[in-house]
Amino acid sequence: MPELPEVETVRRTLAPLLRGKRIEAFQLDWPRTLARPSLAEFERSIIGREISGVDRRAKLLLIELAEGAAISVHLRMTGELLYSEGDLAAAVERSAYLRARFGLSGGAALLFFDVRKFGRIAYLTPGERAELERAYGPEPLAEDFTVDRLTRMLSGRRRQIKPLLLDQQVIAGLGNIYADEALFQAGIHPLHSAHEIDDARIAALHAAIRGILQTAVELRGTTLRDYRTGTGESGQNQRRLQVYGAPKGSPCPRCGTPLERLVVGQRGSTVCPHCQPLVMLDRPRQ
DNA sequence: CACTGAGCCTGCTAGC
DNA sequence: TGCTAGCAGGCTCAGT
Repeated sequence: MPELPEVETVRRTLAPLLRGKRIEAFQLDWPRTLARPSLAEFERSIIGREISGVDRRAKLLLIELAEGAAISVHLRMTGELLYSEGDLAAAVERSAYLRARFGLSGGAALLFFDVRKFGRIAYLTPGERAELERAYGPEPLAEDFTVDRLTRMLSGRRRQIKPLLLDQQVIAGLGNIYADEALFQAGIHPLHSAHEIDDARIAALHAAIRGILQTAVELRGTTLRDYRTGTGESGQNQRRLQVYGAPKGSPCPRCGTPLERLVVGQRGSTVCPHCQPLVMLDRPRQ
């Protein structure tokens, strides 16, 4: 599913192709794909306008129009945003799942495919865009995401670490894949209470989050099934995954202990019980 | 504040 | 072989 590295890759592939194009038409094949405003108002807001760039905040793609307005696209689970100049093979292949289409100047098009129909498109006024961007937590690859900042974010919070990492208002862009990978690499159990994690493991978590995301961006994302870049190619980070998606009982890549599967915050999690010990300091032993 | 569960969706697969 | 129940999960909203 698209997380920060996948959305960033889509942004990088689309930005040079979309910049300077004018939106000439919009077609909506699944009404709920357009979150807001109404179809008529959406069309009124975007048609005839020129795309000035493509930005990203957390897992949100922002197709920028003049003066700070933007079209936001959230891919959620299976969304794909593909640029096409006519005969893109990947687009033809997935045409049954086309949910929306932007007709662009010069005969090009921007196609939104989404098998599961969870993805959402919206128009944001400059004010709405600014407000939305403020609501997200820090970008983990930005310079201001330091060990100190992560330490402050975790201190005094009694929540379990994994749901905390998945909370986009706490830290932006992590999803189930990279959260599991980062916790494994840092040797932290997903149920661990955030404020009980020691300084050494916080530093390890910080390094793991940044290192794993950086590598995944360089490899253009993780393609397990649906994810594609803005030009229809697969990512290459899937071969780097250590634990995500590993079947229960398969050996830990580091120590060989059988991996466990558990549900944390209603999401499947893969854990090595040896490398990721669960220490409950404030609870009596059963 | 923190947590839980429902709902949105369809393709895939394990199990019969 | 063919069917079906259950699973995958990002995000929002309602309720405790």
